[in-house]
Amino acid sequence: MRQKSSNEKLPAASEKRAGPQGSQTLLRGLDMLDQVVDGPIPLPELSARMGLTRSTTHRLANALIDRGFLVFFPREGYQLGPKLLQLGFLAQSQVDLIQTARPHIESLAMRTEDTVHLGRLDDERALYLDKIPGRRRVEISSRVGDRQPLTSTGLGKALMVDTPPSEWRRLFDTDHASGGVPIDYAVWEERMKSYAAAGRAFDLEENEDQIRCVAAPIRDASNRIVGAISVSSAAQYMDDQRMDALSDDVLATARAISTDLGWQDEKATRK
Amino acid sequence: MRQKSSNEKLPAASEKRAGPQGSQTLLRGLDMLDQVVDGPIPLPELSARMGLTRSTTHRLANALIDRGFLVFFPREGYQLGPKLLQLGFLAQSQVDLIQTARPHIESLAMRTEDTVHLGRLDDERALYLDKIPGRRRVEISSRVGDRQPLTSTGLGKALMVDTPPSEWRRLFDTDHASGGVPIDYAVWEERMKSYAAAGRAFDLEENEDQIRCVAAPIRDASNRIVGAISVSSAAQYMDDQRMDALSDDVLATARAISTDLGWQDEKATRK
DNA sequence: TTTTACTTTCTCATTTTATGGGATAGGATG
DNA sequence: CATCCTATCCCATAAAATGAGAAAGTAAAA
Repeated sequence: MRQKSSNEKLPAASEKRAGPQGSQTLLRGLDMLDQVVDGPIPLPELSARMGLTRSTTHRLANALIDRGFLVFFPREGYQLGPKLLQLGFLAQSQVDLIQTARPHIESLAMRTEDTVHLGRLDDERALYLDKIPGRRRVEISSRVGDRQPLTSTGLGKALMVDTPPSEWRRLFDTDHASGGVPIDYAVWEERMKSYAAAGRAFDLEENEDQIRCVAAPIRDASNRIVGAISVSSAAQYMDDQRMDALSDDVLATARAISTDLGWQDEKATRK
Repeated sequence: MRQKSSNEKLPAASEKRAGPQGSQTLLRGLDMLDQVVDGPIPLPELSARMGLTRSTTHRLANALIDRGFLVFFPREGYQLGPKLLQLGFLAQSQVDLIQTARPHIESLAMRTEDTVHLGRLDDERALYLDKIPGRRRVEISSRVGDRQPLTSTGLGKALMVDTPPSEWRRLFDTDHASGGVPIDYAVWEERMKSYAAAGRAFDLEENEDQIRCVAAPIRDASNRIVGAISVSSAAQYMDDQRMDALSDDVLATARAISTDLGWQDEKATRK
């Protein structure tokens, strides 16, 4: 059916992923919402983008309007409706970072065989929310519920990658006020710059001797950092080369969790 | 079709608003989202609530899952999915207070024959965003773009009904620092208390001589005040009795705008 | 004003698509 | 190992969705 069905003259854009069958109408309606994400769009263009007739487009759009998923401004077009604001807000309260992240960090721990942590910012510290022990017999002293310094843990630095550099010095000084291993700020700053640029952070035995880790931030729909994950292991298993290799996996996992939280890649936003 | 189609034996709960026809599948799918707003719900209960067979419920739910509108946890049930977080966030950026409020305040102005204003908080002042002149020949000096004091305008006080009383004094003093009509704080505070309790505010010729108004706040999906509307008129048309009567209409209009912004009445939330 | 060029809405015969009964698979729990 | 409940799959039936085209609105042009 679709358009002409005969010779598929449409370029490409019209062919969406098919998905399960037996719910064409529902799927078409849901996909219609995606076509409306950037600004008001009039019916003729909407039906063109959907690859449907005006009739069908109009009928589906009306159903969406009836339930508040779309609104229509005459001579302007369709826009996202108030129901989405409602449901978006409710979904927020249902989504739990720990629960959402679980399957992802479990599989990450499985792949890497190392200990994986999940944490978030709490009062300028990194709060550990969840922990999957690795297969290797490595002692990682952190426990769920602990609050560790931001500037000397991988998790903490990952949570900081969006923090403006003007704040760095203050946070660094706060963390190092109570003694601890003395580190030169200039060195730390240089490393932090590269972490911020790469969107992920390392920890090189700064917080705990012989323990290194790779960490990456988790973001929500508004692109704000709401947590971070890290893979930790003994330095003997974590040479520079492996840390580089791990970066991709950790970043990808963090992105997958972010996506489950409503985040979307900017590059993917505009088709 | 539906159930038995024969004699409508079902009690009531299963019969939803029908809406436009020709999109049953889409409407059922959309309505399914409403059944999932409070916590995980397993398939049998979901199908019961929807008044559908397990087969149909399962198929629709799967389509919603495929597009990310739902997520499923085995042995737990269905929950709202990440797509709703995405779309909710995008909808937020599309929804414009002025445009959304327009039809409502136009109709309010029509009914009351008085001047209606729309405004929001801006730097501890009431910023006037829109204005529908009334039919009566009354001069209202305010103009769109003006920023008026919070504590001496109806609009401003409506924006304040959620502000903790501990802040009141400071705001009051700020507004009255630069001279103006001298008002006793004790009197003002007493009135403000009643406004906060009623969820709407009056202005009794405080800001402008001979001008009285009734105002109410507008809220978004998170129940935060994002704006306010007011009906203003000359004191001769605005005796105490009429202000009382207007309160209902102004409140209802403010609620209608709020609803268009994703707000939902707490009382209506739990069915 | 009337005309023109739209965009939006509605109608209805055709047929594709959704439906739900029931059978199957999967997992807990006792 | 038997039981019980949940989730998934299959398929003939029939109802619901489809789209061509006509009609009704609207805004700008003549």
